[in-house]
Amino acid sequence: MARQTHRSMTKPEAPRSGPAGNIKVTREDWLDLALETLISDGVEGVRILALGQKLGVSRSSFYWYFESRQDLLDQLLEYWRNKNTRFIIERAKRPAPTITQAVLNVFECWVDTNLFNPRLDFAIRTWARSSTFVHEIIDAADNERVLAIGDMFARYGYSQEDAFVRARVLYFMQIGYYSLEIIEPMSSRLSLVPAYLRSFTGREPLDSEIEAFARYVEATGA
Amino acid sequence: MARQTHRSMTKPEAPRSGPAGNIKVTREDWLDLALETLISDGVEGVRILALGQKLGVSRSSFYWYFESRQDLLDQLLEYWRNKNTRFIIERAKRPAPTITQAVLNVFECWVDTNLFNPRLDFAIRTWARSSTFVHEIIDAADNERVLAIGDMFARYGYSQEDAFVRARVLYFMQIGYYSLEIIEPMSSRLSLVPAYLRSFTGREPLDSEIEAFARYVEATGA
DNA sequence: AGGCTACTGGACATATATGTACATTAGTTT
DNA sequence: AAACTAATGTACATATATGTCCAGTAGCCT
Repeated sequence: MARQTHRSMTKPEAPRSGPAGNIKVTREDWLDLALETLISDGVEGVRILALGQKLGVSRSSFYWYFESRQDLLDQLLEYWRNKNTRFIIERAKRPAPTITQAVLNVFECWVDTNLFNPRLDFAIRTWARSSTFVHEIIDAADNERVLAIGDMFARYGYSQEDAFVRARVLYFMQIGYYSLEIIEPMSSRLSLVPAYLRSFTGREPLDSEIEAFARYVEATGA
Repeated sequence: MARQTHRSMTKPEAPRSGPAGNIKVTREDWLDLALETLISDGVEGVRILALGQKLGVSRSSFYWYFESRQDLLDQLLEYWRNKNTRFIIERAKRPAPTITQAVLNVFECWVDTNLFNPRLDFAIRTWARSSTFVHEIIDAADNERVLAIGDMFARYGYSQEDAFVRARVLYFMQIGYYSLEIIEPMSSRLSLVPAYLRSFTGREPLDSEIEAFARYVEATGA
């Protein structure tokens, strides 16, 4: 069925401007709410009826913009794919004078939800348990991330095996941290950073590195 | 409603013996299948109709043994509570001559599903996202586990802060590892053990310790 | 002004879920 | 053999889900 239309180029902020009339919600409204719901309730919570009620429109609107629920879910997966891995790789590749500084570069992803959205990641991960396709997708992303971090360690003189294991420990530990949904003020998290660095690298971080990281957190807003 | 009966003491292996007649499935059959389903599909998959169909009985049977779906879910949570934390604490408290050996004692939980069932843990963790009650329960368990492991590190001369952080790293890393559902033969996992120990403790493990651990894995199967 | 069209609402069909009411079955007991 | 009763099946009421069909509506365009 070729009923699915591609989003027309409406001006970003125009409330209801566009070629056609009688528009209440846009395709993006559906997508945004679906993403929110995926994050807060999991895939199982992404239900057309519930979304429609929240948007204040009937389900017909949905079936105008999307072919089916599966179509919507595909789009959500694609969104995650294009977003949640990129910055980790980028930060892991960034040159740094010390391994502790290099790890801190990756840490930026863990404290800045613009770079990495842990709740979205968890939602996809849970979803993956019921879909081998999704599982393969996220598996590939996990491998990319770990390999990038492993290369990073290897650049600072760790053996191949130690670099790989330390990458796993750093990355898996963070995934685990998020999966516990710990409620912890940023100040507490920050105070533990030197101990984390010691544990992850086996080296002592410089005070200046810690201070710079604290400034980064401050700047991006906790 | 006091319709809920407690399981009568039938002989463990007797196929269908007991006081009453016309029995097709027992309360335990419902519970076992519900647990399996919780583990493989998550709470959302624990549906009375589906369970009944799998057991080959109508839902009336369920409502004889349980008050409601919530009643069943409460029992599942209670099962987890009485099972999945105990051995971690016990292993973390076990005396050992070195910190590497002490960590290996905890590792036993990660390679022996009789001691710790990671898929059950993950299912409960996912469930916790939609229930503040469940979240509080698992939060308490996580704290218990981390504190026990932290005490373990502290016994080998790590500072309070380092001990706590290393406990977190060890425990969160493992939770993260399980949440990725990595498929890896035990031989590969075993070969990385020394590197994990170096990373977790900052010390070099003894060959004899590694060998003893390998023997443990061999003995328990997998 | 009137048509075009992009979108929406409401009715319908179907599937699956929980929970209740009550008759029925098959062993146990008397 | 008859009564008893724990466990089960069937039927009903209700809620929520997906997806289809088609009539209606509101703004743009000629």
